[in-house]
Amino acid sequence: MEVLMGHPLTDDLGFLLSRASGAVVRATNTALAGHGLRVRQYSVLVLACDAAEGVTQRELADVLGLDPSQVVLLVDELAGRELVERRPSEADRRTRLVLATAAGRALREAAERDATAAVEAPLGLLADAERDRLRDVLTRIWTAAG
Amino acid sequence: MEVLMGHPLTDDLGFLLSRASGAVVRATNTALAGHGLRVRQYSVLVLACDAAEGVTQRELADVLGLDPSQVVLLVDELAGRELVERRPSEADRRTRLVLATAAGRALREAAERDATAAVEAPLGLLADAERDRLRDVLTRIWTAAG
DNA sequence: TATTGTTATACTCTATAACTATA
DNA sequence: TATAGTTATAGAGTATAACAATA
Repeated sequence: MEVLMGHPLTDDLGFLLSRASGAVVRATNTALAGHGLRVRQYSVLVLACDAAEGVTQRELADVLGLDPSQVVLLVDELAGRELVERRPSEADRRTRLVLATAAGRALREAAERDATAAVEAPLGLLADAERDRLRDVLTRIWTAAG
Repeated sequence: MEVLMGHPLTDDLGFLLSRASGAVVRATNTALAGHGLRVRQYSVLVLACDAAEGVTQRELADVLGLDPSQVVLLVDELAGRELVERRPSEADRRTRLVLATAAGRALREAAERDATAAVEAPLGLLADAERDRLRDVLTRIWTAAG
């Protein structure tokens, strides 16, 4: 492996980003597996839980950076397990609000604890200030790409 | 979308990491498409080009964070287009060294220019010092996850 | 005309297991 | 026994296009 140290590729931010992201997602998925969730389903569940009035699927797609057609499937899956439900919006009959059920909220709490703990393996040695900076930089990358 | 601003999920480093990574990979893939490459094939090509003595597939798997079985397919693809070739190692007859051909080197140069330019959209507003810090942090995340 | 949600489809990526040939 | 490479397969993620209902 000696020949590959300090290589241009291993200095490439895109490469480093996807490799680090993959590692963290893998760790999170492992932690969520016991709850029958994966990161994408979990993300939808969390957003539904925290939106008192419900979230539209369009909003979910925008925040998560997914195509609306993918959101349909994720919500289908969660709804099938009765972790969320779709409720027609009164203001706009095209939209359907996604809301968490009591079971969904309970599962989210348990899953969140495990997910948070698991991510400490790859992220544990980052100081609070570094986390804040990383958060800021990643958000700016996302915004600039939008 | 108002209800989702400053939300716990959008502060989660794992979530931010995968969203930012996705954006950069998407931009890179778009830039590489004209060369008939995607990031993974491109990464293998770059590493093969820069290893004068060739790289083993095991080394590629370790650096890229991929399973060896995935590397086989990536190298097959590049070899099929005669961008790299497999040469048996004299030291260890189990290993096969991957080396870039002249065509592979030429394609890498052209592809690298486009990929670098494309990534400036999402990463352009990061100052040099920020890039260095980000590089460092992402490398540490990968190392800690290893 | 534009937007929300939906269905369908094809392709890429990821994860595993099992096998071979060499060490 | 362990390692490098290979084959095969299934599941998850991504990317598009087209459509109905509603705005």
